[in-house]
Amino acid sequence: MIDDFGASLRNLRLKATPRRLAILDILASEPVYLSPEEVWQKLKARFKKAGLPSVYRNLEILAQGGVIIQIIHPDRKLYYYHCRNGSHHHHFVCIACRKVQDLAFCGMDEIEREIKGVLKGRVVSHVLQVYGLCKECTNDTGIHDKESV
Amino acid sequence: MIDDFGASLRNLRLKATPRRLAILDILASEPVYLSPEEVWQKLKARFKKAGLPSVYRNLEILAQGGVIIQIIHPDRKLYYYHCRNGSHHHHFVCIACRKVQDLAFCGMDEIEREIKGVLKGRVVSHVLQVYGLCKECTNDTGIHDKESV
DNA sequence: TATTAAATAGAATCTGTTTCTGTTTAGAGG
DNA sequence: CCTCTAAACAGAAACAGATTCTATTTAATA
Repeated sequence: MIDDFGASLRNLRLKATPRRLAILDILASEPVYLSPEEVWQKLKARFKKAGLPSVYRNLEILAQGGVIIQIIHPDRKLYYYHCRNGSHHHHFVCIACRKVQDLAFCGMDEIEREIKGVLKGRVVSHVLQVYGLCKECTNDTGIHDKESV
Repeated sequence: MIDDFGASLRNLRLKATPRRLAILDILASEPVYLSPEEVWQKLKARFKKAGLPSVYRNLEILAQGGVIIQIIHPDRKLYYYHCRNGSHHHHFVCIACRKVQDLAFCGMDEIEREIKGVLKGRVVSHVLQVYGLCKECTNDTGIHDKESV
């Protein structure tokens, strides 16, 4: 299945500018999360002129539209990931290679039941993210430059 | 049960300085999360001289020692909360009044099983946090100055 | 008490992110 | 195809939360 970025942008009433399409392509080309700065570096390899503020703006707009998603990272910086799976789910983030994988389990039903029943509160949103080593990095000898998480 | 901040600091081989004790007291006095800036404001009410860098340093040290915990917030700023419950658990954060409440359910067993079994990966850490309205704020007419989360 | 490593204040700095201004451009409508 | 306009853009500047640096003070040990 080949992603038609133009179509998804049209659905969101967003102009399909070359830079915007490139940003989407950059994020979709690998299942890893990237920082705005990193996206910018890759974008500048394709366009002589490319502004970092445009990258930030596009990432925000695209995330708002649901085409990409923000990764919650303990370092509190922005990271984005191109997610094909539209339904609600969470991610398993490899702290070695940055690969992001979808999780099937969520567990919010139980938590929502607890909050409603015990705390008498109302759930608005939640974040759940799991960090660890993916299959490849687990089998690795560990000569990676692992990030601390 | 009265917290003996001095004792917990001694356990961590940390000096029980007046400012450090005050920071702990400020955080423990209410079950809400505070930003470093807010802690600083409250600290300055007790000490004529108090540096913001000291607040940051203390919050980091205390969080490292487990005396307080960092709250994961969508705005990606630092927030801290004095948590009495030492065992592993997660939090229900009220987006209206900032109150933090402990959750019993975690759900990581299922997720760990999925990651081990399906993805063949290894879990290192995880974040789970739930945002919503606490009992009091749910019953409210909504005249609060709610934060957007 | 004397000592010393830890903690501190305050200034300066850093870095990721955002705002601002004027210019360019994608895409709708003629 | 052209024309037009709001959206998108580049680049500079600004911003804010967080951190580093240096000299000074202080808690806690001996």
